[in-house]
Amino acid sequence: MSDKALLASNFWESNDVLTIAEKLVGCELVSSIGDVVTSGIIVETEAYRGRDDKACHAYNGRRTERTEILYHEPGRAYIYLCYGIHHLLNFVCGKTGTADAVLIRAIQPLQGIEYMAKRRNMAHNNKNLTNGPGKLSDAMAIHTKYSGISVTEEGSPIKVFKLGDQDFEINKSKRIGITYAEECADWLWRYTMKGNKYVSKA
DNA sequence: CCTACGATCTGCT
DNA sequence: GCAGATCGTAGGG
Repeated sequence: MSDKALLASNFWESNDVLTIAEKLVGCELVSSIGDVVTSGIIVETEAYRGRDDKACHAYNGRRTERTEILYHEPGRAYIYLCYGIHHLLNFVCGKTGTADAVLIRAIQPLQGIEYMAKRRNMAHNNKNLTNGPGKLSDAMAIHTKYSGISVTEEGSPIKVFKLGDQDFEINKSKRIGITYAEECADWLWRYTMKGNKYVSKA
């Protein structure tokens, strides 16, 4: 009865990063940390491209200890600390070495909502539970210590599943918080599920 | 070694 | 609407 299918390596490497970012909207993100399983429908993503995107941490071949993960094979989690507080979740995409990634910016809670509410110290029906990249990581206990793991295996603490056909439209807009990226800041590389209340504002 | 800053969120006004 | 939080990373001296 379930059309749920784990996204494997062939998904993460099969398309350009823009297509992958768009396809991820509507998929289910699952975190299994300790004995706690939480999940949600991805409703907002952003694409980052190593080759020519000034907003990407690996722009122009930039290579550091932190961004090394981006140069590894597709299907790995790239999780980094932002503003000293927030753990931001990305997935490495494309052929190994292209250093492309998709940022997961928001989810609609599905499984383990009570756990997410507890971690966030909020009511379970609060729409602010997971409507932002830092918020969803907090709710799902996603931490930089998981950066570099492969998410293509059943045993992974972080996984993404393709669900059966759903009925929704996708909006494309400018990415958030990257005004420093000059002309790249105008690219419409943010993908949101139209009308979903868990999409982050702005 | 030292300093500046960020793919954000919260709380207070 | 806006300032403060908070710390690892990156880049320069």
